[in-house]
Amino acid sequence: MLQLTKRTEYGLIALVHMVDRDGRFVSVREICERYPVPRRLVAEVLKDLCRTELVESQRGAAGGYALARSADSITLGEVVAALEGAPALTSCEALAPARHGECGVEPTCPIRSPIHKIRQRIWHLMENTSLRSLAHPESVSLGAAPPSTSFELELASASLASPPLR
Amino acid sequence: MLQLTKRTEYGLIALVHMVDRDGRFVSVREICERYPVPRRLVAEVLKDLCRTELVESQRGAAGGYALARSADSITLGEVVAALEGAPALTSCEALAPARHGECGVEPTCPIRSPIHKIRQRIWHLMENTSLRSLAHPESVSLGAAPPSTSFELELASASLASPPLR
DNA sequence: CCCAAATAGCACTAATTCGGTGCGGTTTTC
DNA sequence: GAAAACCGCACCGAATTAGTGCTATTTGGG
Repeated sequence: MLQLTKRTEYGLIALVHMVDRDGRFVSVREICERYPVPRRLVAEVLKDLCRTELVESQRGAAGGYALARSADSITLGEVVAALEGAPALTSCEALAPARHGECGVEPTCPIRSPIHKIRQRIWHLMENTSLRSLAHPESVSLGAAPPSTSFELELASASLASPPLR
Repeated sequence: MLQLTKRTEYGLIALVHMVDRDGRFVSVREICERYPVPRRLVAEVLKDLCRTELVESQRGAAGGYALARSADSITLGEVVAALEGAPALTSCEALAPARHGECGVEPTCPIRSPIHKIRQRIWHLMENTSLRSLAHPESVSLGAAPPSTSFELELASASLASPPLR
């Protein structure tokens, strides 16, 4: 349904919370005392993030989780991929690698290639969104251009790619 | 799961097929003879697209469906909105208008605003993708800049918005 | 004039996914 | 050695999605 799952939502809440705890280990209990989120589910999500090595864990009484890398280098794309798999915008895309490279609608499937482009653009967007920018949007350095130009650039490129005339 | 539904996939197949049938009415049978898609489901989807006035229908023996507007003015965003509702990237967003404007995780919810931005960017992308560009990507006029610069512009803007340092 | 072909509408079932939990085990600190 | 925390896996109920049944209505052609 083109919507992020609760798992991803809880994962992002936890991760963003960790951004401000640089290095220190944060327990699931601490997160759940701060936000009204189901404890067990958040724990399950953090375990997944640990398996994909986005966070590190420390067991024992004073244990918890901490970011495995800097908040600048962790991307939204990585989090989503870890918690709900790489986004395949259609089943077409999802089945392609699993099968023989065909999707059943091939060879006459007229939307495979275009949808693929959309998928890649969304993916690019998420890969270029850092965890830090989610936690503190205003604190992110913006490289060569001032913030105000960013949005216009984005719109410009989108229009260039496929301008609706309406 | 950040994935378009089958309904949307079938809808796009049908719509793209209609792009090449400018004005003429296309029956569900014709679409299903061309692509291996479930007839009844495609019919159901086209009925929805007719209700949202993206296509026009003609009943009777020589009836079928045709685009209600030009392929340039119909956007991917409209199709998705018609077939699976406006995309809310988190339940947070989805519940906000339904409830009291709060999402339960408020007021300490740390991801509401950032996720909102992501949602809007994806939405922008889809609103700026025309049906014609899906059907014939190469035939779309690209405005002021040559095609080759489009992709770089897109990447540049994404990086500007939130550059991961990895 | 009547039949075939097509859309219109609505309800319904089966399968998949998602949100959430149970339970026992291991590690660490105090 | 007890409490607190993570580890792993399986399981259930609810919601969403994919797909179908059935009947009515409209239109064109023999």
